[in-house]
Amino acid sequence: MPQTAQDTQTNVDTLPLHQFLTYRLSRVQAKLNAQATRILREASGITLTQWRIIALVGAAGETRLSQLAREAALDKGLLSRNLKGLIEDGVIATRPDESDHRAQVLSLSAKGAEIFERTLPVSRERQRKLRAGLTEEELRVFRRVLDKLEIAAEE
Amino acid sequence: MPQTAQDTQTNVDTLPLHQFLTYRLSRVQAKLNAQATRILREASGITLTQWRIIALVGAAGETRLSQLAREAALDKGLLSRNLKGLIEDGVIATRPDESDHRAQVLSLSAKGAEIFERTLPVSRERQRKLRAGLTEEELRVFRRVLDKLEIAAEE
DNA sequence: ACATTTTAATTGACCCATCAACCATATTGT
DNA sequence: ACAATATGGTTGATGGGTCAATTAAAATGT
Repeated sequence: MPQTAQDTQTNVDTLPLHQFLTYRLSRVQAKLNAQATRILREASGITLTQWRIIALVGAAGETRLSQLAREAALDKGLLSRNLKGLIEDGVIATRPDESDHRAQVLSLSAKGAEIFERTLPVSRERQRKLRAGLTEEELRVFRRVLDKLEIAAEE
Repeated sequence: MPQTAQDTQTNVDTLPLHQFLTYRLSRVQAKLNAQATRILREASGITLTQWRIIALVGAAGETRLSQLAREAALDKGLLSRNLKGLIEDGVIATRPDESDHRAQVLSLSAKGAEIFERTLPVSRERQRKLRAGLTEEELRVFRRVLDKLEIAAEE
């Protein structure tokens, strides 16, 4: 693929066009993830995935793996592995589900609740800062676009 | 953490609030990634990362690993490993950089160019579909919000 | 000129995430 | 009641992605 100035110009026109929505989104997301990971490690020594699970369990009170998977669109395997660690660490408590012997009922232990209470304000504060620069209108449009993209991504 | 109806309501108010920007973004992004991966596999049998690299090299004509890493904010290690495979498969050609003996000059081979030419329209068509549901205004705001979030993520 | 500091690239370690295969228990249809 | 099917959960394989350490070659300062 020899490149003349003209060829290069053509590609410069077309490629970022190709990348703009998708690639741009993935970069921003990577940075947001890195930031969240850093904040959570400093605040509570947990990973982002762990925090999501703790937050979901904390919000649900009592729940089950399969329910989390459905509600939050998280992979079963990912949940299973992470829950195993959280249960070993005494962050999440389990009891058998008497109506379904395949399942376990999940809830926060005292330790888990403590982490939840400590981390939630940190997490909220971060969200607040992320939004601080956005107008209501921008937030509305942003959400609408995300909805549309999500639908378009499913085809 | 026992849950009364009241507690649950409080959490429902606060938690999705916590998750909304970040978590919502990561779900949409996961779906877009899955879609891109599927389309690329069907069209050309390549992965998303491979396509990004091929597209970047195709656009640049001749480039180097470090340049790609800088321009596209991709990890050096990720690039190195992926390039190794692409070079072995004869998709990307290399020649020594005579002005810097640490570096290699990268370009698309004939095979790589063929993949590039075949895949670019598929990729563009996808982008077109993703945007089809968006107005100019929505796109503009969406980009602006991404910019703002990216800046906020760096603090 | 030579020691110091940057930079290009590779590699290893590690965690996240997805997918498919699998086992155990529940549910459903007949 | 029992066979077929669906669901809850675990595990293995694989690839994506980040980070730090390392090696080699340039660039820089004195």
